[in-house]
Amino acid sequence: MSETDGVWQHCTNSAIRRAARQLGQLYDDLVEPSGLKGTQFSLMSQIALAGKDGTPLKPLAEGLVMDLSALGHTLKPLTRDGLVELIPDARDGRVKRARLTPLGAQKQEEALALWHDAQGRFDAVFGAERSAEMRSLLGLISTPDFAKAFRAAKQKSDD
Amino acid sequence: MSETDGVWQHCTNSAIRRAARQLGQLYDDLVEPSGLKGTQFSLMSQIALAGKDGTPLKPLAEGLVMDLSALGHTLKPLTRDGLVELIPDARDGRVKRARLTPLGAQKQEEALALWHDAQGRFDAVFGAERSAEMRSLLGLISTPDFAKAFRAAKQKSDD
DNA sequence: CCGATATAGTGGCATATACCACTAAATTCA
DNA sequence: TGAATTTAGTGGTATATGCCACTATATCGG
Repeated sequence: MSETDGVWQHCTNSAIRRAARQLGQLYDDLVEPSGLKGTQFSLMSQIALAGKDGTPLKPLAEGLVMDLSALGHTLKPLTRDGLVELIPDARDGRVKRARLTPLGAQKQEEALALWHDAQGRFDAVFGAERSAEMRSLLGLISTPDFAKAFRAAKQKSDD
Repeated sequence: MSETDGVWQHCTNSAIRRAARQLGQLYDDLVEPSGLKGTQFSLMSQIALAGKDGTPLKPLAEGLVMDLSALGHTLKPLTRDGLVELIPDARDGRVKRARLTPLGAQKQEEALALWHDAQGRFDAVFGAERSAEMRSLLGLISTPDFAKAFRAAKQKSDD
């Protein structure tokens, strides 16, 4: 077996994690001057979409395909640094809404320019067409329907 | 903006992380009866490829596109549980070689059957063709050449 | 051979992310 | 209405993963 063989050639799960590490590295390096990690920038950008009313954590976590408690933990450094704030919901006492602080909004915009560079490079190297196709496929994998189908599936037994 | 909008539709980095979380969940659920996480199984499988001489950590980390220290940390629970052992290299006093213990090899084989189910389901739901294509693209993203090209690239400036 | 440099790993610290147990608040239903 | 159940978040613990500083060993230049 050649030195370049690896389990990632057969396992989609390890392949995707490996690529995520690489891409995380590449994006982080470019976004770093803003002081944000790529993950933090993504999270803040998603929160920014909710505007000044913010968004409850539960649907935010669902959209991100992330465990609710994991989201809570990830939010910690951001609230600590005053970039995100959690405000109580007026209707439902259980709910907290995440929104960017003015400082957070400013940071996010700053990082946005850096991110744009990264995404531009990715498209340039990978091909904008394939890039969009890739995101589409990754989006498909991330749907609840895909998870449902996966869990319901039986392994192939025909051959 | 619709509730289903997200940054992952525009950002390949967040899209890949999101999909990795989903897939990690799905694979983990199936591999869990072996007592291994998907990441641990992947790592052990890669180590298994090296046979009884084991493999030095540095090239292992490089193959996995992982930081050397991160690999060291990830190995901790596995060595603690007696699944992997680090043996000194005969030629180079700095080098340690990772290899599976007999127990580790047994666990890995046990998990292999479970993993096979998971991979089979993925192929069934996603399509074996697209699955292979996806792994190929993910593999491309994970190459040193891709990283080099990315870092060397300039953002598009045409518009 | 010796000192300068490069290489492999380790350990500390920080973030990312999951599971579980627990609290509080809302909803259901008898 | 009041008890049972469901739902949203929190905090603890564990693994995953990166950066930095440090140690030990190897290699290189003179």
